[in-house]
Amino acid sequence: MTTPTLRSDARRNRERLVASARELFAAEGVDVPVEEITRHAGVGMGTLYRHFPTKEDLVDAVLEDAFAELVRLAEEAAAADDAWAGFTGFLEQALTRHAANRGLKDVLASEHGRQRAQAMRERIRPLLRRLIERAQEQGALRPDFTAEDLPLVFWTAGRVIETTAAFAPDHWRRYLGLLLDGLRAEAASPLPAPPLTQAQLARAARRQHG
Amino acid sequence: MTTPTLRSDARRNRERLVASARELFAAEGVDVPVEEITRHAGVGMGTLYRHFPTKEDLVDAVLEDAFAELVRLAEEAAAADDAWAGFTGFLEQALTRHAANRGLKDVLASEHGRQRAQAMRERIRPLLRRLIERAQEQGALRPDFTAEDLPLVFWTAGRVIETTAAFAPDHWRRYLGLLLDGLRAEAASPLPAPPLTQAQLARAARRQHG
DNA sequence: CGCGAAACGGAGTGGTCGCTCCGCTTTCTG
DNA sequence: CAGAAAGCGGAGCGACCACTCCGTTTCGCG
Repeated sequence: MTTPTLRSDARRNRERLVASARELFAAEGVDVPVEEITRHAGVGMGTLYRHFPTKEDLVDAVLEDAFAELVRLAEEAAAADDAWAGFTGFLEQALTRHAANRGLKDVLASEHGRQRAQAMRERIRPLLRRLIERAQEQGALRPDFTAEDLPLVFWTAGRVIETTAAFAPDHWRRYLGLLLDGLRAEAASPLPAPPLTQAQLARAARRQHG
Repeated sequence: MTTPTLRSDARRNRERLVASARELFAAEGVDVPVEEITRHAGVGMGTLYRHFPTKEDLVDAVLEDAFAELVRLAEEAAAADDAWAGFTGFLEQALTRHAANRGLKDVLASEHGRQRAQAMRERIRPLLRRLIERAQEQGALRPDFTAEDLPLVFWTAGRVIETTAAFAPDHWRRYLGLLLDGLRAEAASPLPAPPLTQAQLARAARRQHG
């Protein structure tokens, strides 16, 4: 983390790039062409690529705050006395962010991220694992649900958001409602297949998109 | 439906194209480059485009049988005495086809299809609508579920299939199990958002992918 | 068999994208 | 205030895609 004292114009341009990218990624997703980002920032392509070796590095940098907020949400959820409320509240809050930020959804749904995205996942994982266990001990969450099933919720809700957010911005809440009714302990009937292993999850990560 | 008596080589090449496309679409999805299809069929690009004005027309022609099979499945489901069994059985059977045929999943999830895909949808729709009503009258399916919620099931299950089919070909069944447990009448708690209108569904159709 | 029409094939077009290269400009130091 | 170093910009590259165009080949009728 050396900060090699950027020249003033360099620092200004870097900030403009991050600001433009943040805006465009949130509104249109991470697939906006880099050329559009540089045009919006009023700089050239060369400037972008001197600051960020690849587009993915830019994505990772831009979404740093959003990742931090998700970590904070997970910490709050983990602290809830009512573990079911913490669990459902986390899903609602996290998905609200997904719906408001297409770029965040793209990165989380596809696990495309770089270091920062991975770091966030690793901070969140144990918090949610504990939360799931507690919700099961409290008799609220079905006992056959595992932490490895959680990505399923985000992948599928992400699809609903992609499909409906443009004209029914809250529709994913209906989907989440249906799904959560299936996650309650009282609703559980035997499942026909085991959860994914962690190795399989890692493969799934690589499989999304590119 | 005029059949203008194709020359023998033309007919043979057309069949080869359809056979190659069927194989490649099923295995790799509709995004296989057309050049790969023509190479596999042993013909030139020109030959493909004389028979099918666009790639989408080829897709539509290739999947005709798969569409017909889905219609048949819906008819069988609609005839079931136990409407819940018919409903869940249809979902299982239809998703089994999705999992076995990436191209079918691509077209159905994204409503990309041409005439034949649309025709299939219009034949299936009233059958499933009746089935849903009957399952609700029999007290099995939650009463706030509507026919307009069904695409949600296919969109989301499609995502699970995309993500996991390569290494856990049955994992979508676990997802479907969780979701179905939320669709039973006993599991229902109030939903926070109304179903999509048909106009919104039409917009969602256009929104997927391209 | 011969000839016109039908069909063929594949290089080429135009579009998109992430990314690079290098001649030019700006900043900052002594 | 001058010169070196740091930074800049954007045309161009290469990869990929669906699709077209036209000189060549094949078919099948008379």
